[in-house]
Amino acid sequence: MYLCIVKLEQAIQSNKFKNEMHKASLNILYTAWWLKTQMSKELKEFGLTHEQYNVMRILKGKYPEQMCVKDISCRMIEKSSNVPRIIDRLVLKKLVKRADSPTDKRETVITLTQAGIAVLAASTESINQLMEEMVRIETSEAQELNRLLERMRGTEV
Amino acid sequence: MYLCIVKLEQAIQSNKFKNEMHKASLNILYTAWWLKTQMSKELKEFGLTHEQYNVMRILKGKYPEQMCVKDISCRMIEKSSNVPRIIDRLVLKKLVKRADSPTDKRETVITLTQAGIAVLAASTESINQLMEEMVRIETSEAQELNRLLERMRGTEV
DNA sequence: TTTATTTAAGTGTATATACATGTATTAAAT
DNA sequence: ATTTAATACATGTATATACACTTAAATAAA
Repeated sequence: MYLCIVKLEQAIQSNKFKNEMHKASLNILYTAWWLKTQMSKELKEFGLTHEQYNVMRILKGKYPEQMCVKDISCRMIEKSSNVPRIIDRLVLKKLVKRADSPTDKRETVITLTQAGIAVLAASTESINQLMEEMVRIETSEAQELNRLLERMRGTEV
Repeated sequence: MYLCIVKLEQAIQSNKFKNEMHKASLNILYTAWWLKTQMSKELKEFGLTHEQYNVMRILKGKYPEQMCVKDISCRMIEKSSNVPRIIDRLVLKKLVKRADSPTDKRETVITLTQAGIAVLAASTESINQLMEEMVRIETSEAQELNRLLERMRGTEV
């Protein structure tokens, strides 16, 4: 079986950590990069970037309702994403449609096209399968991971 | 006390997760973004980006030895970082020096300048303090977090 | 020794991130 | 009602990411 680099010490060629917390921070950053890289590789088959996929997933959550840009923005994982420009590229690929809002002339409203729905369905299938193969922890461990991450971000303030 | 958005469901305005593992993936991506954002805010006071800081930390690890670009690259958390260009910017700010390698003419070797060392020391102080304030978990929990992240990446293959 | 392969770094391009600014429109204040 | 402030989105700029390609130099192969 193919052997991945999994220990953080190997991955970043260092074992000088100030403490366990410092190591955990680097471990989170590295794991996030690892996840994104794997997913992006898969998404490339569909001509999508990770962020374009993310926007499409968000649109799917409300479909067939339209969403305005700010409602998409506040659901993005990376809050500083420039959603208007990500949408520009999806419009060029005819995966989403952009129209003026009837209720507020400042807003534009976005919807998935039929092509968008098809591409999203296929790529999601592919991503889910990747996750199955890639991820090697039990549900109970995932729960504990979620608990610790949220605790780290200050849940119990 | 200031209340952060800490629950993933709040942060991305969604509670439709396929399973705990799917939620954990999003939680890792969000936490990484959160960490990077907080750190970048701090580093901005020193005119540094997160990646420039990362390169300087790596150089510090070997100081006063010089390092070539590929030795820096393989220690980066985000492996696809374009190290030559990050160095370009550090050279412009006179925080590092670049010179031809005496042993291998393909290589360039990089060292921190005295200004670089000073800026790194000050910014590291600032980052460490931020970590103290920001991070709210025990050492034992950090250990468990490290274990779970490495298990997730397939340690026991 | 000459050729071929590999390696190191730099360069180019498209997209994304982070953040500041501009512009139109709506909402609030006077 | 008019002015002011806030909001939604677009646009601009510097940096970073991801990846392909180029060039020069070192190593391996013939």
